[in-house]
Amino acid sequence: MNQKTTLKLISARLNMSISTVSRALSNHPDISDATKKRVVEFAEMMEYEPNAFAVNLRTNKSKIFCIMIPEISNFFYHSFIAAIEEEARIYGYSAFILQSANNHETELKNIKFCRQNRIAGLFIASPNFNNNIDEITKLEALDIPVVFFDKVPTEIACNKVCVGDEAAAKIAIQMLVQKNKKNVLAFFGSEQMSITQKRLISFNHIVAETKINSYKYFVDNANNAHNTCKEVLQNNKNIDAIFCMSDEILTGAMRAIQELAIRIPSQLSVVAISNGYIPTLYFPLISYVETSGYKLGKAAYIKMQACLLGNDLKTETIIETQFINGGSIA
Amino acid sequence: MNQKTTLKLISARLNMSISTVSRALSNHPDISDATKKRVVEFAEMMEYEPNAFAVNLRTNKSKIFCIMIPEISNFFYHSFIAAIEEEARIYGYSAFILQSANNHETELKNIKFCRQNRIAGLFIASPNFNNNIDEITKLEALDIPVVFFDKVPTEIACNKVCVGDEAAAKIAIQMLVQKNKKNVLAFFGSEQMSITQKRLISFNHIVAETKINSYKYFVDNANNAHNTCKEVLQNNKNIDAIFCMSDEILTGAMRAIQELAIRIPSQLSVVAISNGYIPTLYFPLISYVETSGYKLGKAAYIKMQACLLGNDLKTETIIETQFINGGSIA
DNA sequence: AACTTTTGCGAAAATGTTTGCGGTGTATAA
DNA sequence: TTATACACCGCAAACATTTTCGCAAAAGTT
Repeated sequence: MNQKTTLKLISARLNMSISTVSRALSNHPDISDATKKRVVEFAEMMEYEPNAFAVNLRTNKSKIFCIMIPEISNFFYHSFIAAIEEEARIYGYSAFILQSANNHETELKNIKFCRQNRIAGLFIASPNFNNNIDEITKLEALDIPVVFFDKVPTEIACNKVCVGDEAAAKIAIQMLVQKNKKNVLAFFGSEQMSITQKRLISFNHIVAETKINSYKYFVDNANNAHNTCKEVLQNNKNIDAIFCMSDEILTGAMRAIQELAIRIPSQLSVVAISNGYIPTLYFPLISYVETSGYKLGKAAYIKMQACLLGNDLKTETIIETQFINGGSIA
Repeated sequence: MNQKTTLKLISARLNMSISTVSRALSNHPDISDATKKRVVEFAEMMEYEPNAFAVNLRTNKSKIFCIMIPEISNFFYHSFIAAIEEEARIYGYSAFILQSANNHETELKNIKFCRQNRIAGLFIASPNFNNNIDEITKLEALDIPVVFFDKVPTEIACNKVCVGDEAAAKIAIQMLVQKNKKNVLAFFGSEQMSITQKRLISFNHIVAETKINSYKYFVDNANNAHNTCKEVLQNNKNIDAIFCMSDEILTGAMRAIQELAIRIPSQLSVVAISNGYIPTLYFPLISYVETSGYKLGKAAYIKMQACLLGNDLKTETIIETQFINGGSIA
């Protein structure tokens, strides 16, 4: 009984042609209501489910989006994924998550996968497509839209959806300025990342306008942040605030702060740019500028949908950020 | 030029039949080395890539595994996923991540998706299949193996791969016993979860053998853990150790500890059962019993592979755990 | 009554690949 | 010379579906 029911089987049982059954099920106007009813009822009884492979082969397209991110263990992307999945589900699509580990070779392999599986569209976070976007254009030649998000190529015209990095850094540092902080220890990520550059420029801009002293460091992981933070805080007792460009950096800095038993915010203020989970792990909650993966996802989906409908204008969308007060600034 | 190259196209260009091309590319013994070489070289030049849909339609199976988990924002599953993807990649498979939010309806929808897409196999973490396993058997009727992991049905005979919950809890509490802790505040997850029950039984067992006083609480999220922990620690000054059953609970408890400015480990020892990321966020690093999602993934894949090769014995595999000393116990 | 249009449906092509079977052609053995 | 074997390759069916085309009958129009 568990032989999969196909159109052929239904058509045989009902003494009609396959095409009639197909059309009846897809509510084609050529079919009379009477036969439609017969077919639909019988199909339901038989638990008919269209074979995805056959449909895809015929239409040369699947109902699956791909989301390619450096790695899954980053809270920022979780909410992005959630947003995409939410929207996708509404339209009968699903989302396939691909991890690239920020490795360009892996990215290319993943794109090959996308091509082979004729996915409906690709959401990708990667800064590695500044020189050569052949693979991307190859996808688009197959009518597969590509939307970059978060980490996007700077030099290339493509669909981009990103958080307002400049605004986020600006708001964060302004919060410290407001509270009359004088000596800010600032941690940024790898210097060559566009995201770092944007946040840095904005940071420098505000600092230049004020009397603040800033001690800037570029750290590429939590451990570096921890070590640097510990050393600087020990040697420089007049530091009264810390700025962390990302969640990962924040975790490193916070470990150093705990280690040195420094009280927040009485002895030291802390501000971060974050997606919102990590700041809740500490007491007091860390104040941060929110870069919402969720909103980013919604915006990215809207762009994707426009592409699917034939709108092939390359655009860049910036998501607004907002300050969340946790109690780590005084 | 961007017309996708197909077998048909190659066969036409090379003046041979489609079947010859197909077999040449799949290294079939019927084909001479000479023609194989011609075909392979030409195919490479034309960047031929087999159409996944057609292959799947023909073989009625795709090279994609599904991993269904409650939600992606859980570090334990990241390493599980990584392990599966690592193995899968070797054999030319990929992994599709499905989130169920622990909602059984969503789980069933996801399983339907698996069926429609004739996935190669399903890895699933869910305790919700104790009563009705129809959908699972439906999958297996389609030759789609199912391997439960982490959260598994207790009453049903199926393929299960889990961490040694009993052993983990036992080791964790023993570490506290060794250091002569007397009053342990213990946090467990929702009482009806099988994982909670197993860890609890083991915990109780050890406690019964010793002179330890235990204060047990069941909390279902980090906030509950935080509130309860804060209250208990304030009202009960003789508590000298905390046991946390999971990462989420640990984050809540740690926030309370920071809030109360309690020093670890001088004033309070902390032990957790964890996958290893969260404990590194604090100073000192939290000592924990490691439940390795990675090892779990490797074991699950092995089981899956056995199923694919026709071994349909239902088995249960338990993964060993180990204690990682962070410095939070003294 | 003679015509056009509409309605309802079937035949068949097409999507790209795999595979059982059958058919050459050549070499070896009886 | 006639079997037997083997190496190499093509034909065509099959997978499940969608879609184009067309055809007959019914309905509508002069």
